[in-house]
Amino acid sequence: MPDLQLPTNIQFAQRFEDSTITDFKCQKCPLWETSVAGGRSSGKIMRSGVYGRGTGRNGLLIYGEALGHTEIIIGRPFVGDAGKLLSEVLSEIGIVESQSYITNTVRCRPPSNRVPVASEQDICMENHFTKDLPAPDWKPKLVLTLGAVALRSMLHMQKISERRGIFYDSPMFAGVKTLCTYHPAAILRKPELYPILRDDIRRAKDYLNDTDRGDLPPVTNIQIRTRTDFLEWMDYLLSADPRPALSVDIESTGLNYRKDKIVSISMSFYSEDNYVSLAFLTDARPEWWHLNLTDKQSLEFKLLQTLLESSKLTFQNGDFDTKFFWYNGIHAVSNIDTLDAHYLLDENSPHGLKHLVSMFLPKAGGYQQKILEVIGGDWDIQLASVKDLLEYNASDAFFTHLLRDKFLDMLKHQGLKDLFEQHAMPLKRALTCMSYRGIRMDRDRIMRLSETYRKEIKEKEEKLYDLVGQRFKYTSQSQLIKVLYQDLGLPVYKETKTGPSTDKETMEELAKLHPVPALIVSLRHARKMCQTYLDGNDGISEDKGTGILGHLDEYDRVHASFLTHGTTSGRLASKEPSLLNIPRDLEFRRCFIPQQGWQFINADYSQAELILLAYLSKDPSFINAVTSEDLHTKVLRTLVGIDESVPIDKEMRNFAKAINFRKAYGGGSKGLAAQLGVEEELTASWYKKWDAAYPGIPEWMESQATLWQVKGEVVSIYGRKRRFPNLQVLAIADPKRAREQQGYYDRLSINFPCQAGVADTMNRTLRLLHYYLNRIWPWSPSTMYNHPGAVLTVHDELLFESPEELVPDMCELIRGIMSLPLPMIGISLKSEMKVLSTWGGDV
DNA sequence: AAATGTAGCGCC
DNA sequence: AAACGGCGCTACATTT
Repeated sequence: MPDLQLPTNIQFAQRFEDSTITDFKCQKCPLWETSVAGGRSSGKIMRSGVYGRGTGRNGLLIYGEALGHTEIIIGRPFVGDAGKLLSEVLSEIGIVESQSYITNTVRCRPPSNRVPVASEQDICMENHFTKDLPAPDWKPKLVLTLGAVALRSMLHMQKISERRGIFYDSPMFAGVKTLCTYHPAAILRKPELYPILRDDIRRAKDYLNDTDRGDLPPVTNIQIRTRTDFLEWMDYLLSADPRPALSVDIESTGLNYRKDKIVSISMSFYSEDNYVSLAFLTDARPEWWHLNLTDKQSLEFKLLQTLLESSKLTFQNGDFDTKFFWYNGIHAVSNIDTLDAHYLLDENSPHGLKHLVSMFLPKAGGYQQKILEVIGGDWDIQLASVKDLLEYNASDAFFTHLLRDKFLDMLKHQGLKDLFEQHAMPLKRALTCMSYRGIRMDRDRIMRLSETYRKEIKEKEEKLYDLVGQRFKYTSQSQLIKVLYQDLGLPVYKETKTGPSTDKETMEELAKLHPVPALIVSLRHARKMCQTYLDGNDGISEDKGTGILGHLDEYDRVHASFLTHGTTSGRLASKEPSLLNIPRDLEFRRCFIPQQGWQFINADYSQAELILLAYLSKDPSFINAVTSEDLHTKVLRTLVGIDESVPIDKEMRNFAKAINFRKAYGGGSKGLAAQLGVEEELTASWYKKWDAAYPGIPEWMESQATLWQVKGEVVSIYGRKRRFPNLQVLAIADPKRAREQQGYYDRLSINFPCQAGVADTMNRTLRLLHYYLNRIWPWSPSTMYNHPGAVLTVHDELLFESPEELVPDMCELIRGIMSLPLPMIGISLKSEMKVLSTWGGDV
């Protein structure tokens, strides 16, 4: 229920009650006239000039945008759907709404609910700001602005998504902070933003309660100008006992550690009751000393190397920084990574430093913003002044240090410390090594394959143009649509947001009517292979250099980054290039080869997610099925009642396979019917049979759905959490949307334990193998190619390269680790292993 | 010219 | 209207 308590201050309560068209005298902007539906002359009793509500006792002053339809009828701000959402989020966080003062930037209603223009905003604030408060001498503790309009009006800023969550100085009240966040109406349109709104409101509450004002401890910033200074600081740090943990950050000319150079390095630490941030150059600039990273024999290089290689280091996304260090001859190892820490704490939000600082160190966010304003958003590191560069570098290292302390504490409180230290960080280090090692590719084969595809493209294009009777750009969505649906007059089966669909499924349907769609499908495939996976040259596109070929280093190795934070499920992501979506076509996978004279060992888990589903649900029949010779066949036999002696053909088996996977992903009978091209009645009956055969599974699924709704999270067998939003809030404003969302989260709560369990099992395998190999042959950037190691992982598949003579031992080690029992469940997953001379098999 | 959004498609 | 979970990359189209 909206709060109906009136302001306690009599004088203001009086005005609030009487705030009708008759006593609102302001005519300073055009809105006084248009604010009433049908215009003021219509005689309708509608309110404009509506001031705020609430006592302001808790010190919170909230600015929205302008009056909406409901507001002008009732004559109170924030009483429509957005108001309900605001009430919900305030009560969820524990801010008493009636004690806050809630008003709008513009106190009238713009016609047809348009956004009030800047002049209207400014006129309204100028004329009503001092009057529209709970009492004339009242001063807030915190101003909260909701949405882009209030942000512009109060702080003269744009881009709410970049400014939200940061505490700025209030221009209106001396010594008061302003926090901005999304407008509740925006959340109604994009419910996935709700957690951010909630976090920001919580931040406001913490601020009001003095529990966390995000104050920064004092820090001594040292910009090292001379060699002597540098040597003194190195001496200080190297002889400190105990050696302080260092948070390290680098600035570089670009993102590629093999091509770009480190420009400056900063180290932040806590020593003798003080925070210190050191920063120095590694690139020549006038009047400043710099450490020359190419002179490996110099004293200063050796000191830095010794320090970094023997200290506990913290990075923010150290995958980036450590690879730079390694390439420059310093084997720095990340002990703590604030990015990975945050990923465990909140898998749903971004994990970049800027975002983390704005979320957890709001005061620093303002400071960081100031630096950005000084140096410009897109500064050229070569042109930046040394002072700005080092200040920026040092502040990032300092913030990383503060985040580190904060996150370690939070991980401990959430029972995630072990998962972080024993699992996530060792995995991160193993992945950085794997990426640095890279995987070798067969350049000639790439070129040959690409040539084959280009020939195919040429031929088929000619055919296409002949059929259509004109040359046209079939890669252009708009031209293709014109040709297919206008010129050829084919029927439209499916629509996208922007017009008729031309996707593969639709084209295959259209192929029954005309030869062109099939040609398009095969042309698209050939081009995709060339553009994305081969040399980027499809013979047509102007832009070359796309494709994996463009990622090869001088030894024909590709160094994809494996991200530990790319998913919400604990699965890895891979980029530049992604190695997780390489075509299964063996011709293509043969492009991936081990180093000269070595072998690949390929190990994969079979049907891991379904096995996990079986044991999580504890359904005896399904456990029986997943432990049988062939799961899909077994399921089919059970469903249809075919005896063990009768053989089952592949097509029938695929039916069972489709339904099994849909179960794990939360798919329904309708989708299955569409996929298989059969009636839904049929697939629905299969679903029924399936549920009846394995009753433990629907039961478990129900319980998962209940679990996330009650607890707000589900937890995997490794203790990884998946947090869910509170849909109760959304349901109040938009019940339909909430129901849709609920179905989605129900499916997630089912899929997450399976997907995350398998992902962390694979992650564990990777980390343990790295650990054991490292004990036999300590890993180092300079000697890595002398020893076997992982080169690739694809969710449930793992690829190693190994010298021939070590292959048997490696296989035994891999098999041993892969068959370790799973936590909580105690069973092991089935795995298979192959020795190969290329990823696509022997050639 | 750069940034953003969309469609489409590759993988598990 | 129907609804299958998790990703990244490409080209094209549109916006700034």
